[in-house]
Parts: sequence; C-alpha cells; structure tokens
Amino acid sequence: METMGSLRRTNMCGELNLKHIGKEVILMGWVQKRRSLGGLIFADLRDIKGLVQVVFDEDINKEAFEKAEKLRSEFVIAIRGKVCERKSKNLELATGEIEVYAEELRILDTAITPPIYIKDDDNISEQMRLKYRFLDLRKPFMQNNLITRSKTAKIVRDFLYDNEFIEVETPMLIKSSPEGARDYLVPSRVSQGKFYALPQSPQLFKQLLMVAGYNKYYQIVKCFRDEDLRANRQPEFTQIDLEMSFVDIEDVIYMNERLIYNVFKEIKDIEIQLPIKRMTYKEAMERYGSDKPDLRFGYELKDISKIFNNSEFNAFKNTIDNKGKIKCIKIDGSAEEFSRKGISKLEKFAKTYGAKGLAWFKKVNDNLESPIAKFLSEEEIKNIDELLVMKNGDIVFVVADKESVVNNALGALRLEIAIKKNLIDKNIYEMVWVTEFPLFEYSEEENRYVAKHHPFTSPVDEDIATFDTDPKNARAKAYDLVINGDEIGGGSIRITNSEIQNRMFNALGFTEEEANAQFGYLLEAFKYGVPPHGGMAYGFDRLLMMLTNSDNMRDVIAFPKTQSASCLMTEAPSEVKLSQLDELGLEIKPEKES
RNA sequence: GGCCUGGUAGUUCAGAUGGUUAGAAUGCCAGCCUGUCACGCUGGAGGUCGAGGGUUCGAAUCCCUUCCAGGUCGCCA
Repeated sequence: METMGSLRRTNMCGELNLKHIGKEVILMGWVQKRRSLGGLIFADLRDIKGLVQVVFDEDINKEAFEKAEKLRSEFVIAIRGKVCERKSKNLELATGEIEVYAEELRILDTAITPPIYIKDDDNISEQMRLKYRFLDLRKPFMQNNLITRSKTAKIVRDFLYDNEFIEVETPMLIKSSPEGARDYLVPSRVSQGKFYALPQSPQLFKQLLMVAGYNKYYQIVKCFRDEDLRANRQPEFTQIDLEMSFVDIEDVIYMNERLIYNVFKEIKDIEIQLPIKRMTYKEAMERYGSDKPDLRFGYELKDISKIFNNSEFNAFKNTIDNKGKIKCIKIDGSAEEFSRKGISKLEKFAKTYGAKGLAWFKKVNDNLESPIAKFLSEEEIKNIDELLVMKNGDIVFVVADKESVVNNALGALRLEIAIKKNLIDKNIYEMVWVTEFPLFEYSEEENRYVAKHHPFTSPVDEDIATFDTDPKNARAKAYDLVINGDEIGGGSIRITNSEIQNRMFNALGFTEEEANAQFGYLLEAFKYGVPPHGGMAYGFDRLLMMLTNSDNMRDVIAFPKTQSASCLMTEAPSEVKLSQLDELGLEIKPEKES
C-alpha cells in the first residue's frame, strides 16, 4: 500500500475531454474494471464525476505497468499521466474520445471482491443493496439521486430565504401525543418511567413560532412515524415544513406554487403552468375515486346508480336500498385486451380494496355482453348503452357498494389498468391542488369523528357556524398538492380563535382536561395574541422520487430502512445491555412460551 | 394483523410429476494475449439448496413451524 505522497488531484475523471489533450493530470478514484491484453493494460477509473480509461503501457512506464497487473475492481488508486486522443474511440462513454496514459501509479488501497457490481443496471436484490449500502451508493444513479437531493434542498432554501422565511430548528425529543400515527418512544433516564416521542412533524412548534412573531418559518426536517412501510413510506423521512403568518389559503398556495415552479425549472428544466389546477376533494372523489388523483390519463368514474333504481338484480338492488352507489369506468376500444382470466385478476384486485365483485359489459357487434346481462332488464341494458355512449370494442367495469368502497376500488382499478396498458408517461408532471378536504372523518374503530388533518385545522368560512352540528359535511381549509397521483405535500390554515378551537375539541370528543393535558402549552400560548396563520409540509423524499423518476423511496435516501423498519447494514434495531435498561428503569418481559 | 411473490455457487437465476456426483451465466483464481472497453482464448476452484422439524428406502422438490427480503390491504391525525 502506498500513500498519496505529494500527489494531489488536478481533475475529476468524468470531466476530461478533448480540450485536455496533452495536459498532464493527476486522477484519484476507484478501479471500475481492469482489462489486460498482456503487454497492454486498460483500467476504467471512476470518481463521482464519471469514468475515464487509463492506459498502462510497458514502453511508457514499466513500473506503473507492473503494478497495474495487480489492480482489481474497486482498488483505490492515484495516477499521474497525460491525456491523449484515443486511437479507437468509445462514443458510449462520456470521456470516450480521450484516455490517460499513466506515467505513475500508486495503489492507495486494495479491495476484496465486492459482492455487488458497481453498475446502474446490475439487477441485484434489494437485500444485497441494503446490506452493502456503502457499495450500492457508489453506483452513478444513486450518486446522482443524492446530488439531486442536495441540489433540491439548496433551491428550496434559496427560494424560502429570498422570501424572508426563517429556518428554525425544532426539538427531536418531544411530548408524545396519542392522536394520529404511532410515535417512536424514547425513554427518559432522568425521569424514569417517562418517555419522549420523536416528532411525527414539527406541527405545534411551528405554530408556536407564529405566536412568537417569526412571521415566516421553514425547516427541512426529519420526521418519524412508527407505522408500516410502503414503497413510498419510510419510518423516518424528511419534510420541507413551512408556516406563514397573516395569510389565508390563497397566500399559502401562491407562495408554494412559486416554490414548486422553481424546483421543477432548475432540476428538470420544466416550466410548470401557473396557477396549478384546483379540484375540490368532493370532485376528486367523484371523478377519480381518490383524494390524490392521477390526471395523466382519463378513465373517469361515472355514477350509473340511477339506471338501477328499480333493478331486480339483487346485488344492485341491495346497494340502492342501502343508499350505496353503482359506478363504473369505461375503457375505450380495448375489450379484446381483457380475457376472462385477465378480468378475473382485476376482480381479485378490486376485492383487495373491499369490492364484493366486479361486473363488466363489453360491446361486441352492437350488442352489450355481460355475465350479469341475464339478471337485468332490457331497459337497464339500453340505458347503460346510451348513458355511457358505448362503442364497439368498449368495456366498462362496474362496482356496486358503499360509496367509499366503490370510489376506493374503482380509483385503484383505473390506475391498475392504466399501468397495464402502459398509459403512464413518467416524464409528464400533472399537478393539482386538492382543496376543501373534509374537516372530520368517521372512525369505525373508535366510533366517533376524528380530525382528518389535525385538530387545529380551520373549517372553511361558510362552515364555521355548523361544523360541529353537521360534522359529516364540514369542510376544512386544508389542501394537498398532488403530482401524478402522489400526495407530495399538504397543509392547512389553522384555528386561531379559542371559541372555534373549543368547539372543535368538543366535536372530537375531547374534554377540556384532555385537551389541556395534551396541547395545553399551545392553547396557553394562543391566549397571548396569535396571528392568523397556515402552512404546508412536503414529503421531501416523495418530491425527490418525482424528480428522479424513482419507483422506490429507498433510491433517494442514503441509508433507508427495510420493510420491517430495520437497517440491514448496521443491524438496527438491536438488543441492548441489561445495564442500559436498568439505567432507564426498564425491563424486558420474558418471552412468551408458545 | 391479512394477502401475494421470492430465498439454490460471491452474484443473478434454472432445476415439472421425490431418484446417481445439484446446473447455467457472470464473478473469482491461474496461464496466454499491444487497442480493449460486456475484451478474447485455455484451465481451475467455488454449494449447510434461508433455518428447524416431519413424511419416505430416498427430499432443493411433499407437509408443518420459523426467519429474512420485496409488493400490497388495513394502518399512516
């Protein structure tokens, strides 16, 4: 092994080109690949800027050539040499018009054979990638993703700073609140038997900063939720969190549209059309069956309940009797693409979303074919044909159930079919603000109304008088920014009037004592002069997925967790010493015998 | 908590109905090779078939339990 000695890097591998011809350069990096032809050795040298071919020739420098015979993948080396034009160019490589003839080689470190190749399309298992994350992160696409992440953070900071937002850090050890997602708990040693929680978001602290007069706040901040993972959900994730004083919905949206515009302009060179489209929650649910509609394709939901008002078909009759809905989506001219087997797969898919079944109608030779045709009257079939303007080759899928189930199942189905039919263009960004979210949502589990967003979300002005007497129809000053069917961010205008806040707690079933025990500090603060305020929080990782066209959040996070929230590299979480538990006044329950 | 997919050489995978010594590709090692860039040619090493138990004369293959990874429903104010 050798040291760098007096050698210092003059250039990065990936930035060399014809302009450097004749120049002596010193490069440092990892050996991507060595190709020995006997008397001539090529090595691809890699650093974070890219690859360049280095040539070791006995006639140029014998010592370097002999050392080069020992090179293997992922050795760390320094070379000094001259940039030359290539005799045979490789136009697939960015630096393929040149190569560097080595006059000196220093092997700075060797490497054992790596279990994964450092190559974007290595087709390696997720398990290996996570276990050897330090190698996986050497891949160019991972390096580029993290560079994009860093760049995006800078653009956000620059924009918010320029607009007089103040970055304030809020605590990571906070008070646990049982509402909402499960908290990660941290035991206190000093106060034994008591616990901190890691923040699910800095929500209450940013509101306190508004009380404190900070006017505009932001933070790019880690948040923690102890819930099950998904491809776009990690237990620890990053938010761009912001809050503004003396604002209403339009002010928050105006500011955030410009923020998002800047990000897409600078990262993707895409100019978003402002203002961004708007859609109420109600419209989104009715037309797309989802509060985060993907607007890159059609297949809108259509309510056909009225056709079946007097139906003899039991499944439909029961639905109508129970005030449910019968809705459908129409897929144009694709009937032949849906085999019986394919349809039964889709039915199975719809059932995972709670649908009891999936009916369908195909128009073939001016006739509506359907397995349920025999249960329907001629008039009903004629009405379907006319209402849906069926053409030959069209197929419709029908779900009858409670409205929420119908929307959920068909909303998922339209997406599934669009994916299957390859209708989704990853390079298009369809954005929409979804507004007027319900203030409450009924929890079947708890048998009561719970806050859809959080208990500090203001009702819309029109619903202030009635939100607590008619919770079902109460709308909130809450908005989500949806991009390509993903909730990228959301926020609300907060309640700043103590009478409304009290009515809100009441409607949620909080007693005054409970409200005080949980949020007393906020309610107390609000007695001392609180400005109207509201804000927004973005899922920074989800935004990065959009910007890098990633299918999985792990590809935009340096050290992510597995689906079971563990880290395969560090093996966290792990057991701790009994002495550590003792200090905390904790003990582990003996394992249950089975 | 439920459902689905997967776990076989360092890696990615193939191994139907149970049956000799478990294969391929790639990687690795050695030798040859002065224009390769997925270098080429020759040879070689490399396996607790995730783990445990069971059925059987015999299990990678069948059964049970369990662990791990991925996707997803529930969950995620």
